Amino acid sequence: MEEEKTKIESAERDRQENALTGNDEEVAGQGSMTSKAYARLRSDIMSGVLTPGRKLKIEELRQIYDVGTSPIREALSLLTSDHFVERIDQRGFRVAKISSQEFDELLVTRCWLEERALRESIIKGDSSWEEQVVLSAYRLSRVPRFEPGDGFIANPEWEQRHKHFHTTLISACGSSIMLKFCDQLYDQNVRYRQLSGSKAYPTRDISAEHGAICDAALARDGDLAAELLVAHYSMTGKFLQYQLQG
Amino acid sequence: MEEEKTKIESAERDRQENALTGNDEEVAGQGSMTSKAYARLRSDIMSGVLTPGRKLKIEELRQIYDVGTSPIREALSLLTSDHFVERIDQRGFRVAKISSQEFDELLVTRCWLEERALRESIIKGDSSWEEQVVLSAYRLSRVPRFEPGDGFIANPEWEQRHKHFHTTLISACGSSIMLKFCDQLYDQNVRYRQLSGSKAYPTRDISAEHGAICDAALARDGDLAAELLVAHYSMTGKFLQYQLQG
DNA sequence: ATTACCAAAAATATCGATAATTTTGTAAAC
DNA sequence: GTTTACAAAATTATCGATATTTTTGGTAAT
Repeated sequence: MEEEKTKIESAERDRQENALTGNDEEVAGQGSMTSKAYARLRSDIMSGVLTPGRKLKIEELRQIYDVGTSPIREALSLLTSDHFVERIDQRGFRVAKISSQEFDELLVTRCWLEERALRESIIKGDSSWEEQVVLSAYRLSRVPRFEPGDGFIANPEWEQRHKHFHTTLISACGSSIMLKFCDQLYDQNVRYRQLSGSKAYPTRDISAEHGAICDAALARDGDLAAELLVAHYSMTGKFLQYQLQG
Repeated sequence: MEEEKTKIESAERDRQENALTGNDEEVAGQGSMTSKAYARLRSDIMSGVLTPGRKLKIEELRQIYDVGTSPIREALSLLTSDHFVERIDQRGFRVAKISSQEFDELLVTRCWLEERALRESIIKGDSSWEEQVVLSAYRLSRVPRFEPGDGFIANPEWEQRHKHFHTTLISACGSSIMLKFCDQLYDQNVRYRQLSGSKAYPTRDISAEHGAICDAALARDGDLAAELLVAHYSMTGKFLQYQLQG
């Protein structure tokens, strides 16, 4: 009796620990069908597997992702609000289109929001925030941007740490609403980056830029940090814009 | 032939004008069951009919709004992204809770975003923008804030024109993403205003404040306009915060 | 009294079928 | 050759039923 209980509790503990360390897709897989469909669709749209403008037929998705219509439709509804999917009443869903103009807007809005959030974070951040900034910057610096080899295959670990670094910088701004907006914009930007499909990357030293932003933030120099951050985003943006049009 | 074409264009123009002036509920009511359920649920949450934290049982809603489970669930999914509804996997939906802390965040985030958007709008706005600002300010000034009588019953016409005025001010900022964020925050704020259920309103002259903001914007004085706008929001916010806590 | 357990009830999530709508393809009319 | 009309096919939106999960309430053990 006791042994049985202990076994169950142990299994439950394992499950929860896995949930904490496992990546989003896996966690979602254990949850509802809707979460599963949402995570997979989102990932496939961000990575470009589902191309912009593509019709998302319910029946087709039902078969690919092996779930019923309800979870698919609910997941698509959620993705609509994330701006990854467009819905037209009575005419179904399609993958959100991309455009050079929208990318412009995305870039400029990101700069507006992140500049403000960073300035506030620098004012309000405590020593714990400082430590998290240092740590996330260090962790980012420890992995290469691309997978070993001559191709420019994105390193998933880098992607994750890069997002974590930028999130940490602004995490002390004092508004979770602001952080949610920035998160949305970040993911939208990742999608554009994936879709630009650039093989040749500019030769500038992204690592050094991250280091400089980190230093300015720790030195509590809001003006400098904001300037460096905006320049960082703008440069990458300009480059992607070029890839997108050319 | 030519006359036919003109008639069609004219009808299309009428239709679009109706869409602009008609309220959301009516427009949505003509669409799908999902849109209908979405609009009605949204309205009932914003107005406070569905109180914060309340469990949203599918079967119950199905009967109240007279639609099937799918449209209800889809509408709730959409409202989740609007932050009007909270979802817990396998445990259904509930009306988003409110808190004094969240209201603080809402207020400060609104100020950050609208200040930036207004400054950009003042820089980029053309003469058409100026005219729209003048017009929306005038229209707002022509209706009383409360229904005639001694109670403080909100005037729906005022609500609509007030939102239109504030939207117009920032409409030339150059980012529809930014405008979408501000719209979301505005509606969240309206919900808090409704829920505070204040009967006594402060005696300050809101009309004069709107006039001053309008003048500063037209004079292209970004610093002054931003200062007035933030003060305008902060004062109303402080007051509501007091109502909410006391 | 408090906790642990289990069965009944309630509620959620999901599915498969049907109704309503849009799209497509074809043939007749101009 | 283009447009119009209309039926067939495809697709979306919606419903009602079922499977799964959580909650509830009562009972026994500590």
